[in-house]
Amino acid sequence: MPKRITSIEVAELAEVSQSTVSRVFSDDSPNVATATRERVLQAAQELGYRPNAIARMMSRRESNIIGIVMAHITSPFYPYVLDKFLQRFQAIGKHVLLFTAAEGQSIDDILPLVLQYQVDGLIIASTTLSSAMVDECVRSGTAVILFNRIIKNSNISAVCSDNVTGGRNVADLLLDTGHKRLAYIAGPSNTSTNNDRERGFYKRLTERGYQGMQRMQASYTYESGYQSTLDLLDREIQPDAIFCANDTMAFGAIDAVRERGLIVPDDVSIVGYDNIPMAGWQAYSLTTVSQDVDVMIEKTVDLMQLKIEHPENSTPIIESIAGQLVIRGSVRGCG
Amino acid sequence: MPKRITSIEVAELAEVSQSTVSRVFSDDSPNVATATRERVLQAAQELGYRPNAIARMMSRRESNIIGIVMAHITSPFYPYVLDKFLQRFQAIGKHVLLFTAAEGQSIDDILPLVLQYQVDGLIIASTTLSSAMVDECVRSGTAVILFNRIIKNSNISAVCSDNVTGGRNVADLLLDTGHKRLAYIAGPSNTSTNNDRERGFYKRLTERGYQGMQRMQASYTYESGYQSTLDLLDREIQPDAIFCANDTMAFGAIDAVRERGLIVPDDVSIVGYDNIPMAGWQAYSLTTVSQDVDVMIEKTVDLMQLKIEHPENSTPIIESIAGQLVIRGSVRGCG
DNA sequence: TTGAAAGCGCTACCAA
DNA sequence: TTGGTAGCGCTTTCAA
Repeated sequence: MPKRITSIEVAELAEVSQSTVSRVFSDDSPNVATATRERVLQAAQELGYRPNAIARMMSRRESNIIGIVMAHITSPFYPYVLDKFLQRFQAIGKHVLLFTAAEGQSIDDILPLVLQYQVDGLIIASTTLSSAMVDECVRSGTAVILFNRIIKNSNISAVCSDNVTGGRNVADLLLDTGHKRLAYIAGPSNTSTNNDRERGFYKRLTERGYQGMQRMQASYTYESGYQSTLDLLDREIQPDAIFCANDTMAFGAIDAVRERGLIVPDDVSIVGYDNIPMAGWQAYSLTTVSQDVDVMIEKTVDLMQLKIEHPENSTPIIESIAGQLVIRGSVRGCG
Repeated sequence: MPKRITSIEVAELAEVSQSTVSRVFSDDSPNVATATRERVLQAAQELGYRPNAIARMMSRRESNIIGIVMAHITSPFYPYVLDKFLQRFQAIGKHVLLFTAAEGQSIDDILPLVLQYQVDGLIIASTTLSSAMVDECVRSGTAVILFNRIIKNSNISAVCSDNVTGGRNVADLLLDTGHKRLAYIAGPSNTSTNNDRERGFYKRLTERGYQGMQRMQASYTYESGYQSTLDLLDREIQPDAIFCANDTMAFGAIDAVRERGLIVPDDVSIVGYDNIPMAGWQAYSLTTVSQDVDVMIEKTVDLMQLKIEHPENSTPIIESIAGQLVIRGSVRGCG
């Protein structure tokens, strides 16, 4: 077991005090003579010394660690989000402790663990948490930001895309291009993303006097989109346009339409949501709504830094980032 | 700034010593009377106390943290891997500090950071590291395991899929089904995954007397697969079967074939590698080689635990997990 | 510019 | 079964 080198050993070798070694490895160490510093670095190099980050956290009482709790890592949207977060945080010298909420596991169970690590901040993506837990976090003084979820009437900050407006825009697009028999394939009804998209879509349809939207309950997966679409196509009133609550379901929808020998978009138009990279692929060429993920992430990181630096400022901030329609080939009559 | 509660405060409220509080919150604490324990838990609850994981690491001199360094998080294969790792490690009470190697950033730059956290173990996925860094890790006593990469002649353990055999099997499949004009679309030539797949494929072709394999250099992305295929189709000798080094490129290949008005598999057969979930989607129905990821992850976690518990045992172990051909609809003449 | 010394919050050993 | 106490490796005053 190769004993780990400590600053004391470096100090001995360099013939300085341990404090001096510490200073040399502190981010800003103006108070060290160049010659001394050289000697210390030299000794450290020789011994293969690395400062112990744990001990540093201990005395500074700040961890430089951001906890991220993410529920659907494998869904196509989140790896990108995660990657971006990692890059941004690494760039500002923060590190990321990542937790996943496994299927059927409540986030409330894992949050206490995260909190034990004294994380400076906590990002919760794609899940909500109970209000009891919110209180816990607030009490522990941890900066918490929800990503792509909102908890209404709580004092917790959040960054999400403006899903209501996104849904409204899809309604306008489909009506403007002359579609008559609209359907909506919903994601899980306990996700605010789905609910907002649906509400915006439905509300706008109603405002414009459209009646009779069909609806299928699905679950954000390819298979559920596929199956729901088959069901819709078998109905008495066969839709001529289907808005899917996310892209993955929309791919399933497109494949289902083709399976029935129909053409997208001539027979049925399909719209997705998220604009994941695959949406641009030849085989699908999916018209969808892009969430401006880069901006969302930027805002989240900014908010986080703000919260960490000014924990006293507790008024929640909700950033709502508008999405953009991305017109490709899966809706007839546009462009 | 809500001051964080420490065990001392709990001790005071419960009128016991701080040691006792510590015992109550230690994983195994047989030496506490039930009544006392109750009183402590009661007090802790009241104050909202959580043990400080950082301080615990400090005194136990073990972090319970596993570092994972991952390069291509957004490529379709890795989110699944990551998710699995998280679940497995969370299940055994370990936590995961995640690092990404951003484009153009050497892993050698970030490894020192990881090491500072005194991680118990380190998993390096989809990148290699310089031998200097390997030495560093070994010296620091950190258990390191490479996932899906190998460093030859180093004493570093690794788990990877048996890409050579996978490539051989594809060669057999394509020859057995009567294909005559074979092509290979390669991933980056500095990845052992690509090199092994290619070597196995090429070697087996040669063994069976086939000559004249065409080859394109690509980069594991959809676009590169797409473009390479277009190029191949424009050549004098148009391939009737293309083996792509990963699934994502294979999707690009299929789309490119269709773009040219040709049929998969009647005109051109396509084979991928990885068997990511999309490969099963209707639109592609890709014949590919599945890496048995679940087994690979299981092995990695096991190896990690072994290394952590027996750091003295330094002989490297290389686990090579055989992949399976998954026959779907993108190769003609089978099934 | 440097060194001595007091913690940070916990664990673990020893004594009671 | 409990309490006292000595660290873990660092940062950070305070003095020199």
